[in-house]
Amino acid sequence: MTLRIYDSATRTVRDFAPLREGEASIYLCGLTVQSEPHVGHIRSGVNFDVLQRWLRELGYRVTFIRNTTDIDDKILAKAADQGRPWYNLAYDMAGELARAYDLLNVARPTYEPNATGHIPEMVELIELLIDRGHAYAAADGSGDVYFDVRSWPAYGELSGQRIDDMEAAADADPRGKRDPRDFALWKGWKEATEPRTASWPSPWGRGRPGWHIECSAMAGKYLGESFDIHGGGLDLRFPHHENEQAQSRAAGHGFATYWMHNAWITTAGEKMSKSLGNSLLVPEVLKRVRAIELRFYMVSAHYRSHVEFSFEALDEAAAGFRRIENFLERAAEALPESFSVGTSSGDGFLAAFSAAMNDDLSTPAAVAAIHDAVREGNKQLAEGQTEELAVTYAGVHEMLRILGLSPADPAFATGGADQALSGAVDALVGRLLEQRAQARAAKDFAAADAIRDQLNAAGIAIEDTPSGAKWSIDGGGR
RNA sequence: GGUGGGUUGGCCGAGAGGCGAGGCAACGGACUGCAAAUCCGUGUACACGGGUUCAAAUCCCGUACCCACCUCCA
Repeated sequence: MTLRIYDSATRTVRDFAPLREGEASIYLCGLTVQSEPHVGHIRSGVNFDVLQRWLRELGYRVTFIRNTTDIDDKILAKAADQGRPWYNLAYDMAGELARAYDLLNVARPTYEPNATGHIPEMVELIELLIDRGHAYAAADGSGDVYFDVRSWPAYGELSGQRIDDMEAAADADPRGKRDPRDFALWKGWKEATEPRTASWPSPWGRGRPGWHIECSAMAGKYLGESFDIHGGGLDLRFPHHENEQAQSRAAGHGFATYWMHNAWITTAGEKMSKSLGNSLLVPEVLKRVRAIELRFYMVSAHYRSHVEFSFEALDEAAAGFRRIENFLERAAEALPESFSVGTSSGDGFLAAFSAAMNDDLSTPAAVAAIHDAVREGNKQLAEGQTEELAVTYAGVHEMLRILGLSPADPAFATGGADQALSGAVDALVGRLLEQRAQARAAKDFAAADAIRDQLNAAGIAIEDTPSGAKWSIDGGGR
């Protein structure tokens, strides 16, 4: 069975056929590091992390490049407002982003290039475009260089638009443009308003790169003139990706074979956006649920579906995930110690899981396969079918691992402080449970239930199992 | 004006011509001293109006509402 992915350039589902046998190259547009990342930003990271993991699982050698845009108008404006250097703001926000990715178990890409680290590559590409007659230096002496949209007949092919149908941007400054749709490859330094540190030497004078050129230059550098998959958020389709493709192809490159775009997480029906003030920052959300639960929530929806964010839905997802975790814990206790994970070949659930993943990363169906396996495993657990349980347990483990949702993953490990705390609580709760056990043995159920109620009130759930009472922090109360 | 997407049961969320994905919640049953956890069972949902078809949530036409993009937002 081959992987099929939805290619948003052709708007069809296509078999994935890499340019180089056994290899897969991916370029993902990362973020402009101008402020703290919200859950929408992270969704993109998680979605493409799942893609990357699945490709590796299929045996591809994956080269995954995710860039960081660390210079642009907004960064300059915000840094100026905050009275600090733009590079300090970008650096700080890049750090916040990296932390958020780490918390959500988004694997590090092969490389994460910064725009400002690739000025020479961009200048080179711009010169090539000028040579080939697809770009020009503005005649107004601004030092700007523009891409000549009219010189590239295929312009608009990615987003399915025709130049003449496009709404002329009302607020666009025509500056030295030949056509209002021409976009900046290079922006001349505005000495009066912009810091010198945000400018670099070029054949057209000091300046800084336009937004789109960085991706063309960096994708070319790290993945070659042609590569397999280019990804990003839906809003990047136009203009960003359209322009990237126009530039790269006008320069004679093949560029991306497949385009993948993830949909939004919305709040109150609207796109999450910093300017709307409806952003949910990752640390805020993580006060409510654990990182692994947030990742599960994101993976439970298909990457091309809009997700209407709500804490209610998030809590539900977390409850669903706890059921899976609960199974893993109980199964691990029931299985012999000699048992080791990795004997799950032939498991029917894995086949369903794989089929789902191959179908344009249909993670909702993949998650359903996990739930099915958990139900089966719980049954095996109840009936003491240890051998079957071992296979199911390994299968569930495997599926979670592939989705980056393994509770055993170091990214989700609780810190030393948590463990110490948990040890302390265990000692205290253990004494109460002992008293309860004595009361139950003496058939003093009123006293036993009083202890349980007391613990429940403190947010600790009690479960009686054949091997004695167990306690856990009751997440439902959060 | 142009382009694309959406509207599914109490809630979340898949599916894309024919056996009711899955989860959460609820209710009933088993288990339990009672619970919890777990298992079993219970739902006849696809915005609206037409049409095609033996068969439509799925295809076609129309309507309504929502969302996104149209030059620097994942």
